[in-house]
Amino acid sequence: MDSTSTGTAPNASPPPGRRRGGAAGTKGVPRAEREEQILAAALEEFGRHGHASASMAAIAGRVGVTKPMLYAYFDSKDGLYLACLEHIATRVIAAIDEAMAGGPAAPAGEQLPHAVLTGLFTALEDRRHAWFVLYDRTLAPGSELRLAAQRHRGAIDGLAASGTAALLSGHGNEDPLDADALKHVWTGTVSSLMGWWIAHPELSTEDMSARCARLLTAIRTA
Amino acid sequence: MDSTSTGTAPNASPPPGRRRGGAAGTKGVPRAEREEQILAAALEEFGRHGHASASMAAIAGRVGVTKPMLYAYFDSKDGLYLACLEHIATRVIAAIDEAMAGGPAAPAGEQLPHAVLTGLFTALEDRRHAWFVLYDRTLAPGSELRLAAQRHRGAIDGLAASGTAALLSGHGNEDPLDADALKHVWTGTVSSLMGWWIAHPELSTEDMSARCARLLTAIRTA
DNA sequence: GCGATATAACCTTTCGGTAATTTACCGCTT
DNA sequence: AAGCGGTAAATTACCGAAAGGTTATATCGC
Repeated sequence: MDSTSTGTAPNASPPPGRRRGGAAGTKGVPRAEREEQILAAALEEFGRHGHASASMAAIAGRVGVTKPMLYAYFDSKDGLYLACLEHIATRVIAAIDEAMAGGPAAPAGEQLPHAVLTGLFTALEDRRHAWFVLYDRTLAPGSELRLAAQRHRGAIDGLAASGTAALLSGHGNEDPLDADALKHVWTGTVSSLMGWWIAHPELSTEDMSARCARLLTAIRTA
Repeated sequence: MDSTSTGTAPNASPPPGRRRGGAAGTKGVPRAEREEQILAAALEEFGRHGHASASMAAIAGRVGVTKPMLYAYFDSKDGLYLACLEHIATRVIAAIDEAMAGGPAAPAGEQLPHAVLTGLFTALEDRRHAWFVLYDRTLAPGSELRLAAQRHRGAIDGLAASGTAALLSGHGNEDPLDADALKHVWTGTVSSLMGWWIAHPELSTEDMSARCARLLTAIRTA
């Protein structure tokens, strides 16, 4: 056995039993299903270790498959990373959109941050590491990857822009750089909380939501 | 020429002129001076790209020497990284200590965060990337490096502990986990601001300090 | 010449990526 | 019902480049 191709499935489900709903002339796991599995494993590995430190063999091993499968479904390591970016960005933006539109009543300006946080915690509960795929500082400076990550972060920042600008202009501050910096601090705060949650896996989404409510009020009325 | 040993100095100072204050029987640059140069270059490279993506050859090339020099002064890549951790942690802790002890008058609780930020901006003005050596998320989970980084971050957190705990208990909140999370958010905020400053190299330390003052008041009286 | 500084050239491992081959399921024909 | 070929899914075994690390050698000031 090649040492770069990790051994038999440590994680895969179908060792003896066989398929149910595949297309004509097929064995193994159907394409769409495998694609999801690979994407989930890649999000975990890339989020945990960063692009450079994550290895294709490790991702394959997590799925219970060998490397060539990854290249059959996604063209390259960078291609897989791009797919991860798209996936997590879509998920994050959907969560924020939903939180801002607010189910029954749209949250007012003051409690909007808490609604967004709760939405993100809910959406990423089982994928906490994936958040950091968007915020990997180790991507090569000129690379397509970094540009793509920047683009997606920009889309997310756009949703935060109205909130931060409103907060500042409420204090007579119209400096666009101030608003930009505050956006950056806000997404950084989300990163901090996600990182802290990873270090405390036993805490539920509800616990995190309540905790953030306490922290936000404490900070605001300092 | 070996492609892994980068060519002649793209950055080093002494092409023609020779030394002045070296020890007995020496050519080139004296040991202590080279050590500083290497450390500075390593802080920059590690901070920019992370541990995994930074290469020893690139660090050597930045100094204007070849790889074996790095191994002569520091034993290994990890050894060099550990030295970087010590260096930047010492610098950061000194800056925070000084800001908290406050020159003429110790800053009150409310403006302490701003004093700390200003101290950090001043201390890291010419080494902005170095901050991220302490906060590299891509370090291997079980490694000595990650433990060392955690240890140093813990020392820094210790300085923030009194402030965050005081803020929360002022609101009747004595939950130790809340205090821990708030510490994490605080250091994350510093990271965010340092990252934003890197993206805006033209801004002075004073500008950043004033900007943060504005942001802090805006946040607090939301 | 002696010792400190420095380098060229090399070794080894890891990892992204690929070509050739195999396995197993399906439907169609006999 | 038995067999047969087609096709999707998957694996084994390999290549080449990049990077960490080492050895043996050269240079320069005292």
